[in-house]
This record gives sequence, C-alpha cells and structure tokens, in this order.
Amino acid sequence: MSHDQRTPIEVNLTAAIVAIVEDEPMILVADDATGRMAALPSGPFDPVAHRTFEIGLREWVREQTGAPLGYVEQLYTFGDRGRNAQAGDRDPHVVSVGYLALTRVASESDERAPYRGWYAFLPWEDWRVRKPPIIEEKILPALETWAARDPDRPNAYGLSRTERVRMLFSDDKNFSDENALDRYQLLYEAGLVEEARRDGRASPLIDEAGPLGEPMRHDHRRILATAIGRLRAKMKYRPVIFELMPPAFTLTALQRTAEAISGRTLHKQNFRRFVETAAVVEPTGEFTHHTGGRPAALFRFRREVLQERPAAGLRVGVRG
Amino acid sequence: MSHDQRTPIEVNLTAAIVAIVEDEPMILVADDATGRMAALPSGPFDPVAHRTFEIGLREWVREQTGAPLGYVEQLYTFGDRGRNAQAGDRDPHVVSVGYLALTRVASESDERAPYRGWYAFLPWEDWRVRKPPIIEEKILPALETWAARDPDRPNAYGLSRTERVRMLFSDDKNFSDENALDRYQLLYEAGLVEEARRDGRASPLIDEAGPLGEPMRHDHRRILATAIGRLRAKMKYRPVIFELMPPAFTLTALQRTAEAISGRTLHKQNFRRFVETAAVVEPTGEFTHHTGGRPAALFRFRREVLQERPAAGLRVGVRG
DNA sequence: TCAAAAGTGTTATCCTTACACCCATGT
DNA sequence: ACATGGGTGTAAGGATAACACTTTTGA
Repeated sequence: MSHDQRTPIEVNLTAAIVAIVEDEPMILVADDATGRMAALPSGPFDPVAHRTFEIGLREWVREQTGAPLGYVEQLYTFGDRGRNAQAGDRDPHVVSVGYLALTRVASESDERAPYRGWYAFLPWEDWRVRKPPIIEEKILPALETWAARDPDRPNAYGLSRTERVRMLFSDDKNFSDENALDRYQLLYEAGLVEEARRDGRASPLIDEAGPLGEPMRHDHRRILATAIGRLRAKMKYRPVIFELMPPAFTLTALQRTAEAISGRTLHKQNFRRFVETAAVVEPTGEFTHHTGGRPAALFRFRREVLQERPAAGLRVGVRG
Repeated sequence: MSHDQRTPIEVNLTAAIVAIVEDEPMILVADDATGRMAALPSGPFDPVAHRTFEIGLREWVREQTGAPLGYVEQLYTFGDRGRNAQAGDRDPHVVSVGYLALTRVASESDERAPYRGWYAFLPWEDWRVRKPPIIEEKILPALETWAARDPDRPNAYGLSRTERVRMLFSDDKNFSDENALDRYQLLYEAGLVEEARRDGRASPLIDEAGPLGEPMRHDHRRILATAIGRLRAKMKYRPVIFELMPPAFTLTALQRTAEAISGRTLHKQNFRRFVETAAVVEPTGEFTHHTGGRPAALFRFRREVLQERPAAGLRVGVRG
C-alpha cells in the first residue's frame, strides 16, 4: 500500500555460472582481489543502465568474463542483514539476487577462465564414485553432537534436530539430490561451515572436524547450493541439460553430464531407453572414434520437443 | 566483484496471501486508497527494522490485515524498470520481491477481510466446471490475430508465436495447470491485458475483445499468476495443501481444495486411493454430518510424513 | 587378442487409469 | 422413499527397475 517510505538499498546480482568440463560440473569463480577466498561473479544492479535484471546480468558477465550466457534463471533473493558482513563493515543493506546460468565451454584448454569444480565447495554432494567419506568421518559425528545438545527443538516446520539430521544426511536410501540447499543450511545452522563464523554461529566442533568443503565469500556457497539443487530438480522436467552439451554428443557423454549434475551414477540401459522413448534426441548419423573402444553414435537435441512436450526432462531415478 | 558503486533502490515486498473459503481459492486484496483497482498487500522492506524479508513480511501483514501467516515462500524478484510506472511517475527504481503465503480463514462470515476469488483475475485458469468459455470466445481469436502478424518470430527459447499460442491455450489435452505465469505473460506480450497499456504495449484488440479478467495495480497480476503456478506445482510434491485446511477435514473437502487450486476436477477414487496409500492423512475417528448425505469421516494431516517422505504431495494427474 | 566402451532384450513388479456400483444418513 | 453425497473393488495397460550379454573398435 504505502510507497512513500523509501529505504535506499543496494541491489546486487550474483550468478552461479555452470559449465561441464570433462564430465565435471564447474562454476565460474571471480578473481577475488583479496585472493583469500573463492567468490561467485557478482555486480551491482544499476536500474538506470539496465532495464531488467537479466539484461544487467548478461552485460557485466560478458564484460568481466567474456562468457556469453545461454540459459539464465533467477534463483532466490537474499536479504539477510549481515549477509555481507565483513570485519569493520556495519550493516551494508545489500540485497542480492542470485542467478543460475548455463554455458558451454569450448574446451578446457583454450579457456583460462577460472572455472572450478563445484564439488570442491560441497563435497558431500558427490556420490558418483562412492558415498562421500566426509559424511561418515566428519559431518555425522559433528551433527550428532549438535543434535544431542537439543534433540527435540523443532524448526519452523516442526521437525526436530534429530529428524533433520537423519533426513538430510543419515538416510542414504532417501538421500535426495535436490536438497542441496537444505543440507548446506543445516550445516550452517549447526555452525559447521566457515561462513557461520562471521555470523557468530560457529560451533567449537568446526575446529575439531576441520573445514567441510572450501568456503566462499559472503553467502556465495549458499547461492551455489541453491543453484545445484535447482538445476538438479529442473533437469528432471525440462530439457535444460542440453544447454550444457555441445551440438553433437554421445549418449554416454549425456549420461555423464546428468550424473555430474545430479551427483549420482545412473543405470545405463534405462537411461538410454528413456532418452530414446522420450525422443528427446536424434542421431546425427555421425560417429566419434574418440571413445577408447567401439565408436559411439553422435546425437543432437531435438528442439521440436520444446513444443511437443515442454516437460521433457531426463530421468534420473535409477542408480547404475 | 565491485561493491563500490551503490545505486539506491527501494525494495518492497508483495504477497499473494491465499486462503480457501467454501472451496474457492481466495487472495487477500489490499484496500487500495484510490479504490480503482485491486492490489496485493505490499509494503517496503526496511532493513533497519527487520533482519530478513520474511520477518518484515510477516510483521506488516499482521499489522495491516490481522492475518497470521502460516507457510511463506519467496516467489520471484521483479526488477523491471517501469513496473510501477503510473501516470506522472518516472522511473521509480523499485525492486519488488514477490511472496506466496498460505493461511487459514476461520470461517467466511466472521472475516470481513477483503478476500477475493483468484479466478476473477485469471478466469482462463479455472477449468473445474468446464473449459473457460473466455478462451474460445476472446483469447484465441485475439491471440491468433496477434500471432498471424508475425507467426514465425521466435522468442528467447526459439519458439514461434504460433507455437506458443498452441502450447499454452489451444492444446486442451496438454493444458498444464502449472503454466499460469506463462499464459499471463503471453497475454501481456500480446498486449491483451489492461496492464500492458501502461507499458505502451496494448493491442487494439484489447478494445474489441474487452478485458480479459480483472486487472490489478502495478504488476500484481503477474505476481498472482506466479503464485498460482508455484502453488499448483508445489502441491504435487510437498504436503503444503494442509496449510490451507482446518485441523480436521473430510476427504471430499481435501479434494475440493486440491481442485480449487489446480483449477481442474479430479477422479474421486484415485484421489482417495492415493491419499490413503501415501498415508498422508489419518482418520480422527470423528464424523461430520454436515454433508447433505451420508456422514463423512474426518481426517487429519499426518505430520509424521514430513520426516517419512518429505516429498509427499497430492496426485493431481487424473481428471474426474 | 584383449581391453574398453558401445549398444541391446527380456521379465517381474508396481503404478496409473478407468470402469460402476453399494452405503448411510437427513428430509 | 428418495435425494445426496460418502465410500469401495477390480482389472487392463503401461511405465519402471532389475537382470547380463553381445558388438565393435583401437592398441
């Protein structure tokens, strides 16, 4: 109702810019002037210069990194006071709008842009080769200590600490790839990530256990976790994965990309059958011999599915 | 990277506050001082007074409307220049963060809060009694004229006007309840909603066809469409619908609520079987006789499902 | 010739959809 | 008694998950 009272606030845009390099999910990290910690590329939103967020985002990303963005999606807007707090910084009144962007990197070698594998920051999210040992070795012991201090305290949804720990980390069978943000937030709330120090929430356990993944500046790791969860979810009902693939690819490469994003291995035949019956790709007729074995047929995305079945995603239900 | 350049911007919070009254989905509309047009409740975000968006939102909603909010979810942040443009208003630099909130209204009568049925604003979204006649009578003729002016022009996703019209409005079989925002945006882009006038996008067709649904101030109808689409989607994989139900309810009332939100009728037996096998509710043992027929068993939400299967939604796949 | 990866065939099971009928109450 | 809504049983068909084997190449 009232538009009279104006509180001046700075709005900035922060992007998790994702690419796949050699079957690894990577994000573009900014050159941090201080060099201390990785950060996502981020810049102020200037409403005078840019008509919309997305235009602004595309512009400074191109300027600063040279990366042309393909698919872009808004994630979440973070307005917490203190989220940008640094030593000596009081209440900066910054609202930041997080974005997910997908891009293609021509090849790993001709690209000295600072891409980093995203699992360096969230190692407990990568279940491809095995259940990440960090979970049993560090995370669960620390979380259990934390939960035991107040096991029944319910959060906003009426779930106790014990229940949340079990749901998010101990129940391997129901470990859900899309809950990356919930897992990060639980670790944050328990004071087990470096970022919690700035907030005065750091647990003594953090020093015993050692760091859980590499921290990032500000709350960028939270934005990354949001991006990962969103991309994992979206991939299942929209053909966004092709924004990360070259124009022609093998089915195995497609599967490896799906696995890289979801952090789990998939069942080969079922993955292929799904892709085939969903008619989401078509053979180009070409073959590649760079396989180390039998040559593989190349496929391309069938753009027609965008009109036929806009909800065509990639089945990621089945472990390999 | 650079946090030096600060552009002062006003941030406001706008909420679609949803309740179900007599099987109708309603939203709280603000008392508009001008009285000309409905608006969503909205207020400035003051980072000095409120630590987070959600705290700020809950506070002024309670102050202004007396409604205590239950479930709250951020929808989207709109930063378009001109989105708040009114006659005489130049470039107000307002960023607005849209929220969805779910609440329970004790009963229709003891509540003089201005709730309005949401389908008054988006009548083409209500397929419960029949396919909304407005689609064939007004929307499709106007959209087809619009598409014919430039049938092949592709949008950002490579889809032509013709294709988008077909996907969103003419293909009844694949009409997807979750795409409420896409449908509204298409009408906006085609200049067929009142709100497009402010932007200079109004089509001459708008005067021939007459208004398509009741307009709202600013871009509140876009926020409402976002809220509806998100709630329809979320309902399918999270038990959020119970935030709208009283503590005890009949299965028919639950089904009517699901239908009200999704805008379609559901298949009775399959709905019930699903609710039962998902074990998402349990009988209270009580019965209500206010049915007009055989008394109905009362059920309550099983809060345990939050830990057992956090992804327990309500199947809304089957037409009645 | 053998390692390495590509590529297929088949079955048991479960889930989804669709069908139409019986039940208990208030009026 | 009858109108009104509550409440079931069941079967066909399709999707899913699980199983292990054959094929084609480069080295």
